[in-house]
Amino acid sequence: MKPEVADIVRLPALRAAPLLLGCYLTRVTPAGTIKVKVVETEAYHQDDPASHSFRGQTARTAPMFQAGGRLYVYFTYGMHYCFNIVTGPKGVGEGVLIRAAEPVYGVEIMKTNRGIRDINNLTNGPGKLAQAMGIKDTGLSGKILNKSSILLERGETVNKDDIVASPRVGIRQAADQPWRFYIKDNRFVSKVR
DNA sequence: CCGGTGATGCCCT
DNA sequence: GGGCATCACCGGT
Repeated sequence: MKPEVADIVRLPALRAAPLLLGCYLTRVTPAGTIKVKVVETEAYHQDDPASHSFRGQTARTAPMFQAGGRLYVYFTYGMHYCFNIVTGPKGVGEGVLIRAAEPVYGVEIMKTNRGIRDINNLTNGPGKLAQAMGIKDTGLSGKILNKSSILLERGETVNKDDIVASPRVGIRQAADQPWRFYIKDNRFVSKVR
């Protein structure tokens, strides 16, 4: 059995990232409740040149420097939102990008949010997942999990043999570090190019 | 199936 | 002004 969520988010991102696999994320929206199981994560830390927190705290990245248990939401490529679960102690800029998840409840709402019908393409990437969960601005950035419209639960314990570590996706700096984690053979893991 | 590419706006230099 | 923790579409195979 893995640790409770409250203990996972206190850990450094690199340790928290594999433990967040199998956790449930729930979002309550006006249209209904959405629930997903995390299947792919990436760790980011202030000592890592690929991390938004690498060049110190700014207005945008301030949530990453808070104590674990908050959200960090950012906007990228002019059209996509992605979100992290902030981990570690206050004063250290780190967090875990949630890259993909498996739909559990609210599939119809997610399909509407994404504007598509194909369940295999709903939540298998960080921008797609944010869109499916109805995140269309950075308003949730800095909010405390379980005290906002997003809840994090411990969920399932994933067998160690079913966790794969690999290089992170879509970065230039430190691209060789195996700080991406995913559940082996899960069909909702993102496609790597 | 596969690789190439355009979209589009904010952040930080 | 450069670059980006991405995605969808297009054409060739």
